[in-house]
Formats: sequence, structure tokens, C-alpha cells
Amino acid sequence: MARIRTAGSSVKHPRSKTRIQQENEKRILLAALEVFSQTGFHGATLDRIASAADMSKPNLLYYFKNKEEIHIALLTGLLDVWLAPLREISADGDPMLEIGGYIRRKLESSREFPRESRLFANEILAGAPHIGGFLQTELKQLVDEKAKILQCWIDNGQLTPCDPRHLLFAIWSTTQHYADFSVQVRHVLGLSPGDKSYYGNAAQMLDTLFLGRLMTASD
Amino acid sequence: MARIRTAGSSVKHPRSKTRIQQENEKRILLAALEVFSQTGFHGATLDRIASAADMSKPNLLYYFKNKEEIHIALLTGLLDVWLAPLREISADGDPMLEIGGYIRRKLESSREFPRESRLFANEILAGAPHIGGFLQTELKQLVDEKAKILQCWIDNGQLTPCDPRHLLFAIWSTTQHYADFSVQVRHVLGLSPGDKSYYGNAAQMLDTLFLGRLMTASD
DNA sequence: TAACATTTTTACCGTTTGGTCAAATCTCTT
DNA sequence: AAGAGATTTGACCAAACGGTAAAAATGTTA
Repeated sequence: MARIRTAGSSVKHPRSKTRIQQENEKRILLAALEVFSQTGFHGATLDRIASAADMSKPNLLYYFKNKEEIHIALLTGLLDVWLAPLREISADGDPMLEIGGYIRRKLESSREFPRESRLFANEILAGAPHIGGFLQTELKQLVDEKAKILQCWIDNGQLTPCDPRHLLFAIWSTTQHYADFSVQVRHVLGLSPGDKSYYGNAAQMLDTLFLGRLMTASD
Repeated sequence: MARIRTAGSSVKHPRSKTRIQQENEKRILLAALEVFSQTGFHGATLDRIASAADMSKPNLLYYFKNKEEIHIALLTGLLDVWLAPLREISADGDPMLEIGGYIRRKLESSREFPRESRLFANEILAGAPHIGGFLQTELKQLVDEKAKILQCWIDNGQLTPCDPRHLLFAIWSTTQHYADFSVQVRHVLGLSPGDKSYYGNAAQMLDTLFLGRLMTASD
């Protein structure tokens, strides 16, 4: 009688994960990221994920009990990465450097993790069925906190008056656009698949856009 | 022997469309827009579309020969709407008014047609399998044309130097964000579903962002 | 109203998909 | 080397799905 404990979650013995278990879970998540980000949740099939992970479907389901659990595992793993660049904004720093740095970090994140960005975008487009709670609590809280900092800068005359939250929206959308809509960007620019040379011009554009008139004091 | 001619596309007699035909095709496309924009292509089922159109599935397939044809019909109907605001930009006008108007039109389009915007976003996210050609030809051509106008304004000192194409990307992403990521926007702002009150602040934000330092001459 | 074309419905089909089960194999420890 | 537990596999299943065929119903027109 096999399967006394399901991989990694025995109720009686929450033993640490096996080497094989760790390796395979990573392989699965990597494969799932590839497939989910290409076709979305509904377009992805367990067969494709399994084959991308070089693994049989039942074997895959030995590590994750269903398709949704894989999806959730990917998303929750993503949230910290998504928040990280925003967390770094410091009230003590210079507004220009702080906002410029945030933009650079977000843009870099788009270039380095386009699949993660598309996975996130798909989830939001679908109405955020899995991470709605996260958006309402953790994200909202962090945004509220950082919006206060931005508001301080505005009150100090270091930043052009505007709704801080919408300023963040603008940064999110413009930076993520290069990952989520990369196909459109490439086609319009006449570039071939895989060519990411446009990121240079993107950074320049966003600097002029956000650090131009929005910054009032220094310079 | 029924079905001598498939609805609307007889080879021998390309007769004009029946009243019933016109009505039903509209009903189907409206229902499909709702379903596709909510769940994406793969997540949408013919049964759901049919039931949303208050129609049996075989009846639906009498008007569109398969699921993909419905999707394509929706997308192609969308492209002109998508291009329209950009087409209006005139070389003769004042840069500030032209760009400001374009932003307002795009934002208004997001508010009025969020489902269409999400349908488009889904298509791009999936790699633009159906409208790749459009992006490479019609869209690229129009962008090239309008980019020239923007470049003129830059050369005339009326617009801050920047890559015109990336300026357009920034406008697209920021305006469409309010339709495509509305769930996130609402959750972060603490608004309830259906509340679109944030569009006011959005317009203000985008004006300060794009019409601030980017505009150099007048003012 | 009769004849014809159009529209709708009912019943169905083959495939794909998410997921299960039990047996077989492998791995690690003693 | 042996046994216990962990992993893998092959065979399978029910439901959902995209789509079809043919007859029934409805609309249109002469």
C-alpha cells in the first residue's frame, strides 16, 4: 500500500523534503511557468506541463494534487518578487533617485522575468481569482505606505502634485508593458523574436517621462 | 435537404443577410465578447457563449463554423476601433492638444470598451496568433507615420526629445491599464466592483505625466 | 396556401482533459 | 542484503468540450 504520505505534506510526520522531491518540484514549477505564461491557465494542459518537465502526468500529480495547485504555487512564489522593487523605496532617499531606481528595478524585472510578468498579467486579466486577497491586503497596504512617502515629497515641493497611487499605476503599466506586450512592441519596431534591444530606449523614455517635469526641485 | 447554403456565405448566391441572420450574429458576438474577455480564448466554451446568447450550441454553429471564427470576427472588428484614436493625430495641430486629445480618446476608449480592451490584451499576451499580421503591417505603418509627426515636433523644439514610438507605447500602456488591470486598480484603491470613479484621477495623472515636461515650447 | 428556403432543435460522436488507482520500481537506511 | 518508504508508471475513467447530421419547425414569397 503505497502513498501513505502525500509528497511533502504528511499530517503525522511533516518530514523535510527529499532531494528528489525538491528537484522535481522545481522542474515542475519551471515547466508550468513556461506553459502557463504562454497559454494562460485554461490553455495549459497537465500533459504539456508534464512533458515540458520531462515527466509523466501521474508523476506530476504525485507532487501537486491538481492543476490549480501548481498555478497557485507559481503565483504565490511570484508575489514577493513583484513587491520587492516597491519595498525598496525609502522615505529618506532623494525622490529623483528613489523613483528612478524603482523604475529601473521594475524594468529590469520585466526584462529578466517576462514569463512571470505574463503569468501575473493573465491572472489579473482573468479577474484575479487566486490573488484577489493579496491585492486587497498586502499590496494595498504597501501601496498605502509608499503613497504616503510620495505625498510627503509632493508636500515638500520635491515632486509635482499628482495622485501618488496613480503615479505607481503609471510606473507599473509602462514597465510591465515591455514584458506583457513584447510581441506588439517587437512587431511595431520591426524586430525579430527574442530581440530585446528596445529595452535601452525604453529606459530612456521612462526617465524623460517620469523624471522630467514630475521632478520639480533639484536639477 | 437543408443547409444548401451556409449562413451568409453561399458561393453561388452571395445573397444579402437576412434580418434574423443579422440579429443573431450580433447577439452571438456580444455574448462571445463577454465570455472571451472574461476567460480568454481557451477558457471560453461554446456552451457558455451559446447560453449567454440565449441560443443552442448547434444553432450558434450555424452562424459561425467554429469557435476560432467567432474569436477572429471579434478581433478584426476591434482593430479599427483600436486604431481610430491614433489616426486622428494631425501634424497640423498643436502638439499639446494633439497628444492630450489622443490620451483622452484612449482613456475614454478604455472606460467605454473595457471588454474589448481585455480581449485585445489577451490576444497579445498569447503571442498575437491571430493579429500578428495586423501588428506588422497596418499598425506598424500607422505608427511609423505618426512617429514621423512626433519627430517633427521634437525637431521643432515643441516636444522633449525622446523615441516617438516608445512615447506611444507609454500612452498605450498607461491608458489600457485602467481597463485591463481594473481589478488591481480597484483593489488597491479600495473600491467596489463596477466603481469607475478612478478615471477622473487617471486623466489628471496622465496629463501631468505626459503634458508636463514633455511639452517644452508653449505654456 | 403551397412551395421553398431558412432557422432551430434533438440526438449524437470522437477527442481531449483533469484526475485516479494499484502495481511496479527505485532509494535509502539499517 | 533486506526491508520500509519514496517514486514512477501504465492502464484507466468520467466529464467536458468542440463539432456534426438530420429532421423538425419556422419564416418567406409567389
